[in-house]
Amino acid sequence: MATGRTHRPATRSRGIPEATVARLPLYLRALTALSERSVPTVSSEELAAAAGVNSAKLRKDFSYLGSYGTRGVGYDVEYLVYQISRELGLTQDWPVVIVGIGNLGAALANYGGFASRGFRVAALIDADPAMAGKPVAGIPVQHTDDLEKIIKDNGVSIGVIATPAGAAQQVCDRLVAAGVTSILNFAPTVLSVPDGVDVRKVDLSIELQILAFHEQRKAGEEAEAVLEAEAAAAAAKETGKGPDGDVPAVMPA
Amino acid sequence: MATGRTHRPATRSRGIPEATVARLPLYLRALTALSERSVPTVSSEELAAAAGVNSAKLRKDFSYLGSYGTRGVGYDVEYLVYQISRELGLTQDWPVVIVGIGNLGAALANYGGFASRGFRVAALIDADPAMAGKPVAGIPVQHTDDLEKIIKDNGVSIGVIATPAGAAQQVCDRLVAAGVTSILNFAPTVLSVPDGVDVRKVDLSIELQILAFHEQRKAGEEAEAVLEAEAAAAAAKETGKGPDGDVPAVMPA
DNA sequence: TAATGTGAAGTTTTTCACAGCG
DNA sequence: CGCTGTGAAAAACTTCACATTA
Repeated sequence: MATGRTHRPATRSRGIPEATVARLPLYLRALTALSERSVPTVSSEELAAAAGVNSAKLRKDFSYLGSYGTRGVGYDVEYLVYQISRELGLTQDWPVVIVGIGNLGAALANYGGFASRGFRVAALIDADPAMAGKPVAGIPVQHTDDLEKIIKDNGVSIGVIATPAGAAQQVCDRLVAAGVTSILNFAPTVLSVPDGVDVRKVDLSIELQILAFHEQRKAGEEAEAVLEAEAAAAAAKETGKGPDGDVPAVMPA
Repeated sequence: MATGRTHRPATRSRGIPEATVARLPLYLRALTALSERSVPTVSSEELAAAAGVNSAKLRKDFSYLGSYGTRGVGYDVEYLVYQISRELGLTQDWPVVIVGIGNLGAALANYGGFASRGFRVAALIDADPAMAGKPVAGIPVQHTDDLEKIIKDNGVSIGVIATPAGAAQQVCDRLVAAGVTSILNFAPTVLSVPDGVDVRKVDLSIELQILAFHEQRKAGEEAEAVLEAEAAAAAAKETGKGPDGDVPAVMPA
């Protein structure tokens, strides 16, 4: 889902598959919950259930990080929390700026999940002069004019764009020019960035559209199921044989 | 990224790959923009660029929908908009409810991208009695007590959960019991749902963590690059041969 | 003995490359 | 000729199943 063509193409690095990286935060969340309940160890089966994946996948994922488990026992919760945090780079502090303090930007500024994971909202930036100085989530909003200075003064390398679509590319360009190399984009636009800059996007409307697709298909299947049931009933009448576990098998030509 | 174990396992339906479905909204957005600029046709190359994918992938994706292009010319914008909309089920009206009208819920209620895509915010629901009756985005907030009735009266099949993590599963259960079969979850929890219910999740903190992983790796690579450059320089001094296109090849043991 | 770690098999997704068609 | 549509190859990802080991 990340856009920017990224990282060295083939050279071996520690090569953790992207799909695995995307699941590490999930495992981390589940592990953190266990840690808070002072659970000392957990099996792949249990942890997988808590994270909503299957256990083979989880074990394979962990195998890319190293051998952190104990056969016959499971994984040490605290140790795993540390290892995954380190792998994700969460043992360091990441100052982020949020640009565009509308409804969504404000929601993000107030979102607790950031602070708890090593992310610190270093600044809020908006183009509306009327917003300047107003505190949101306890942080005063600053004006876009100072964007470059803010980035540099705070050593920000991660930027969050929550502006309207029309402003997103321009904001993105300025962020990148000022030194930001990772961008989380909430604006419904494709951002173009130079090589070496990562973009991830979150598009609320896209998620709903994907749900709608499946929803529609469910409706279609229901209708189909009725037809199949009717066909099966008819067949049963015909042959005197009731329906059983087998699929009705409507073979297409 | 969808969680719920979904749909018939193997039976052939119209079998559009999930990865393709996830990109259709992207294409649709790009096409809509072209349509607004009254562009009549577009090539796979152009459209792919606008959507941020490569053209082979786009053509393959479209091939699952049918043959909607014209060789030597490209795709008719309006026609494709219609076909994709239909495929995604956006030609019908989808009433959605948003549960949890905090910062994020309010942002979602105000988000313009919904209405423009066939999604209609049918109701806003919150557990705080003080919120009841207050209008958000012009829609009065209703109390959780009436959730079931609201779902049924409005024929809602898609629910958005924007509550705190602690309340999410309970809200989810009630939504499902009331007949909702697709859920977009913003709460940082794994929801468990019965078969036949789709869940997609959006986790802001997870996206940032993935960015942090790559950001960290960039920092590592920079250091590595410096070392490699130094090594190359040293080698050049040694042999009198300048560095060329080949990889420095630091073979591990 | 219970549960990890992992080759190997299976599946899905992406990319290639070009035949075919307007 | 230019661009689509698509088999076939390649790559990425998931699942299986079991040898291995604390």
